[in-house]
Amino acid sequence: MENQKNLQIYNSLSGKKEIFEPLHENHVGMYVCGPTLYSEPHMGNMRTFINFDLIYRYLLHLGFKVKYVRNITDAGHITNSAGNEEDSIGKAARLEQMQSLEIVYKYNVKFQDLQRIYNLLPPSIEPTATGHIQEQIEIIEQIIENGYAYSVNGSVYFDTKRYMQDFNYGILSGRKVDELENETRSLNAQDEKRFFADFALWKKANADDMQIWRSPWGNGNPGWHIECTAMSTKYLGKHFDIHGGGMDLKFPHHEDEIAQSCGSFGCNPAKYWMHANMLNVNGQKMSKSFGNYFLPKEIIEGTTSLFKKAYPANVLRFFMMQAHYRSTLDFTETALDAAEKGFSRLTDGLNLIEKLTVSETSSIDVNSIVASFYTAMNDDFNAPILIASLFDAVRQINLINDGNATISESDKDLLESEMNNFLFDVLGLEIATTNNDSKLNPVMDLVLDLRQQARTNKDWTTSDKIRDGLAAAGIVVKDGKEGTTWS
RNA sequence: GGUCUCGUGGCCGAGCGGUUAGGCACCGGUCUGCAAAACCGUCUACUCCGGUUCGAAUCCGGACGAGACCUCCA
Repeated sequence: MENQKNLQIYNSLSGKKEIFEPLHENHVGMYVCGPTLYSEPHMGNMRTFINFDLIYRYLLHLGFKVKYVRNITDAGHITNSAGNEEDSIGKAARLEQMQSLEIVYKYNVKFQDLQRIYNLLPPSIEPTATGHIQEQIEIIEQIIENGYAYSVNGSVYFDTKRYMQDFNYGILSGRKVDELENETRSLNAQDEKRFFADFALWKKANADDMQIWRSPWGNGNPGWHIECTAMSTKYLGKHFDIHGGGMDLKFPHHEDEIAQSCGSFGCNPAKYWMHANMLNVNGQKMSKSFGNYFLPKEIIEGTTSLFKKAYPANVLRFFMMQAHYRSTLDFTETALDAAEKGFSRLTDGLNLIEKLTVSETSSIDVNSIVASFYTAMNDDFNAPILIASLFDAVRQINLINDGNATISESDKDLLESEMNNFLFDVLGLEIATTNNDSKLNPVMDLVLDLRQQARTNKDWTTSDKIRDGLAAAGIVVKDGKEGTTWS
């Protein structure tokens, strides 16, 4: 397929857009860092998963066979290295008076639910950290054997200094270890680490840890970053195509993954590193600690105090697709309202295609419109440009509908199928479900029929009374050329 | 403090050396009993100061402002 060869991806590793050349022709291996399930994912978390869903969908659309692995972190990571050694899941478990795996199960059910609501395609596999303890231990052993890690007191640390003699620590994030030093040193005064930049691969268990595993170094927990190395290696191999995640994982998480892979297998695990940018609220990153977050379900149900009304998942997804995945995106009420109207214009246009009258020839260039869809997405998954092109197509459709342009039958079929492909399969949007309340429908038919009679009789008082009364009940009546509709 | 990113019209948001981004709002028009809706059209911006260039929102330097990472984080 021609378009497969024109795809360009921005590689965080090189800082440039590169032609995408998969390691194995026609196959793509993609790993994305998933959520830590100690609480319900917020909208910012969802944006990253939605963006990688877009990427997954477009790769599939291009005809690649994609193996998409997104992990679930169900082993708590130590919250910090400055003395407080409580893990995030254990902490949630204590607060909610549950077992750790109960917490994970509870939030995973919610997470799976959100994926359906936001129309995310399920990954090929969603492996869990706790299901791969053995694999993690084996990789740690290999790193030790290669001389890039050491064990102290039941814990194992990555030997950054030793590693830097053979590899470039900071290759992804551009960080220089020397520059990190001053700030961090004081925090780790009593640390077991030999060097401040060393990070834990295995952590000795605390007496009150809820999750403890056996290892060659004694009972303990896996370190911060090793799970992703273990699971990506297991399902995709030592070297695969794409590794993705949120921008905030670039350092240290992804940098350390690279170090672990190089330290055990001698190579960077992924050819292309992709980072999705953050979701902002009023110019600031959405995060639990800032308190400026809301849950993906709250905004659909209209129960967050940040917004006056509820928005359908489709609209939210469309809104996010209007910004490029590598840009930050500001969530504001006016922007969401704008997206809602824009999306409905787009779907109205699409619904119009099948009703168009066809002509012998086309006055519009359908091939170049369709080509622009591919050009947009091939340029590092530029969904905003794709959407602009779709709007352009809608304008043409409306012109044809108004008799100011023509389209041939074959062009109509092409445009219809490609617009469907891009809007639904690639962008993952679905046409908003229309009202089909079986009890309300006949009532509305009756009421609108009565109103139409009044209008025919020029009884404006009655017809407006019906319209206003319905409006008060939340039903909007629209008089169009083809008759009256309601919603 | 260190590293890095960004500053686009009323709002959101593309563009990354020369060509209309797009959506929403506003305004004008078509349609309509009126209204709404729908459709068409209009609106021409790049924080500031220097520099490079025939030409800069786009490259370079500086100022100011905002944000991210350096600690769990999508």
